[in-house]
Amino acid sequence: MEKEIYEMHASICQIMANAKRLEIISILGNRELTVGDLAEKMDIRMANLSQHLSIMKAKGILKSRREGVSIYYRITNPKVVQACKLMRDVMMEQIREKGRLSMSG
Amino acid sequence: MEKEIYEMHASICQIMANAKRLEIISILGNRELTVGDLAEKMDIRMANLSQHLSIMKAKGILKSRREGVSIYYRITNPKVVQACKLMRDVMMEQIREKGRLSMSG
DNA sequence: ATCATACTTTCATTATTTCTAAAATAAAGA
DNA sequence: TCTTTATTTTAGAAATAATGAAAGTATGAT
Repeated sequence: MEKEIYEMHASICQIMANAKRLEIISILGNRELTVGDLAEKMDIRMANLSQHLSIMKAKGILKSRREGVSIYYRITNPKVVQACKLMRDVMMEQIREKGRLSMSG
Repeated sequence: MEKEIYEMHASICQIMANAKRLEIISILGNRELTVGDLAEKMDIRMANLSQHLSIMKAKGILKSRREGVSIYYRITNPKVVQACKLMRDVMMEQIREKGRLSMSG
């Protein structure tokens, strides 16, 4: 029961455990972009990008819609962006803290 | 540059991509517990728990202090707990949404 | 010094993730 | 229908992560 919840929780958090996926989240923000737009901004092979997008969509983090020949992706729930920002803050605070330690000896 | 930041960001978010580590974060909350306390609450082998704790400590998510024969762990930055909660909300909203869809057809 | 307790480390194994290249699909236009 | 453009899927190799068992370390008590 409890354990299953943690497994599901981990499964969705896994989205955040990859640099490219974090970049996708950061680039998308609250706008819609096509796969091609993303590929161009990211310097990544389209097949690989498409795989990440499909994982994120499968986990409900992204939604997509087709418009003619291209497919637009957007973030489903803004809380995901918030969570990423929080973890980014944690990282930044660590960097600042480390800098302070190595300076003062 | 940019890419390196995303790599570091992913590296710290990776903490959240595992059910046992999420459970550790959730059990710890804002209190201190010994490894034994955690092991007991979690039903996990101590070696395995210790491995997770050491990863989390290495990434700056946890701090530890020894008191006699036992070692107390606590969460370094409460923002980590917030981030986990946000992602948990996302998951819960998904579950509710899915339930709604399968009910109404 | 020896022992028990609490925890960590190492090593081997298995499982999971990530990536590339190539083939496949889908829509739109000539 | 044939082609082009945009994107996805598949298959397999390489890299990473998770786990258990056993051995190791640190502290406190006898």
